[in-house]
Amino acid sequence: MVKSFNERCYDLLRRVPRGRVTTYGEIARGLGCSAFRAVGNAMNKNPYAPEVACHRVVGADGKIGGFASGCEHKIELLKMEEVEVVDGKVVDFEDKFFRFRVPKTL
DNA sequence: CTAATGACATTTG
DNA sequence: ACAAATGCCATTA
Repeated sequence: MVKSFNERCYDLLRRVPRGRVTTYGEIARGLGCSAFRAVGNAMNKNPYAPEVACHRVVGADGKIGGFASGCEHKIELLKMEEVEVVDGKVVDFEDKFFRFRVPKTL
């Protein structure tokens, strides 16, 4: 059996170093698709937690979005990773935004 | 297989 | 800028 979509999401999430954040769309894009919805679904289930750092995943606008254990807790975890969060949004989000190896036209 | 859902993203009013 | 509506893809019931 090939790795399911969720496993691939977690695999990319594992590549995200501490102090960095990524978005659902980037993860889906890294998988070669645009299933940002499916990515969020995988995080919510998170059968691989806490091995995966699902708290490092935020919205396209750097917004926290939500968290299975409470968005507040997610912010606390991010602050623990040197990631400042204000008004439910990541500070310098684009600066801390971790991009995967996406074969884009550049 | 069909229907419903979801921690999103994008476009329009 | 914000709210609502629509699109999107995969998973689960």
